[in-house]
Amino acid sequence: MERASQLQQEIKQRKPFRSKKQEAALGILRTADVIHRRGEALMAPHGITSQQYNVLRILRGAEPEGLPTLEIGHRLVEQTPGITRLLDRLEKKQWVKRWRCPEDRRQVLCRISKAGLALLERMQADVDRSEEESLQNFSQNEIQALIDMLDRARKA
Amino acid sequence: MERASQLQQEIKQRKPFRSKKQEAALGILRTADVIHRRGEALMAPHGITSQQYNVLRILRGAEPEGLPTLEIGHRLVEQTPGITRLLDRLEKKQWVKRWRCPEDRRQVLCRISKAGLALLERMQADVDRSEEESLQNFSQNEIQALIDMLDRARKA
DNA sequence: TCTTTTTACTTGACTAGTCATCTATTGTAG
DNA sequence: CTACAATAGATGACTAGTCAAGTAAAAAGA
Repeated sequence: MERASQLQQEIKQRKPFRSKKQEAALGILRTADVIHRRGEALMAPHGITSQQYNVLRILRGAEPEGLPTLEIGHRLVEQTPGITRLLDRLEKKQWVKRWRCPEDRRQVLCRISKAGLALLERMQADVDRSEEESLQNFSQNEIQALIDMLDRARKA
Repeated sequence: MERASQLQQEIKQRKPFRSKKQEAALGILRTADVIHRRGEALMAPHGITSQQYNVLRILRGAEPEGLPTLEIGHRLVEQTPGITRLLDRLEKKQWVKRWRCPEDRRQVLCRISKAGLALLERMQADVDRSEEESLQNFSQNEIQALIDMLDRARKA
């Protein structure tokens, strides 16, 4: 007579999972949700969402040339329309600048602004700390095993 | 000279991660995204989203009494306004019924309809198969280790 | 060179999730 | 019993992500 798993309790499910793989998959989804919420909670006081923060970080990494809209989208795994409007909001808040690329007028190049860089600077310490705290009590071996398993799951 | 990790390549990042924990945390987020997309792709042909499907499954588990609105929300970890509107859409599609609870007129009780049950029935086989395929090539030991680590990460 | 295709977005219409606010009840303390 | 607090939801306003179309510019083909 097994005890109900922790996840099973969390979602108040009566029946046990049909399989361990199913439980693990749901565990990944719920854990991602928790990590995501922690991230949002950290960002909110700065008036930015985690996705906007990710875009700014990508753009900082692409300084000083900047990047075309869709290239940012590819790095975020997001579909086009979303990234366009996300950039609209970042531009409205003056954290990014956009202009038509003169060499290829279909593209719109994006660069992070001074204000955007300053924002990232202000958030840096908080973010660094928080990104690790979810896996605080894990050994190096465990972390590596986790990384490897997740890589395999994504490839499947 | 280490090779760039797989995840680092996936997101086309130049700099290596500041820490393995950070890489693992991002790995969880990206893997969840992949699993989620596979789920949506499976649901879409049936005219339902994965979140709507989850609600229907919760309601099936609560037959024949049904559940009040917020209780469904708690099991989904979702905030109130979202679940209310999600149920609006499910009701419009005739997959759930809702009515005021006579004992406590603040509550709105929800039950899955016959059509909703039939839908779940039709989807069952596909869903069962898909929920396991992301972790197809994992041993029982690996799966258990993964589940345990994810549990710990959520508790942290 | 002129037409066709492809590429890079943009716009419109949804689903979804969040916060803040508001309403209807119920529960509770005087 | 009545005023006040707590609970269950609904509504409005955003951010975000998805698909389906539409536009403009560049690239390819005849």
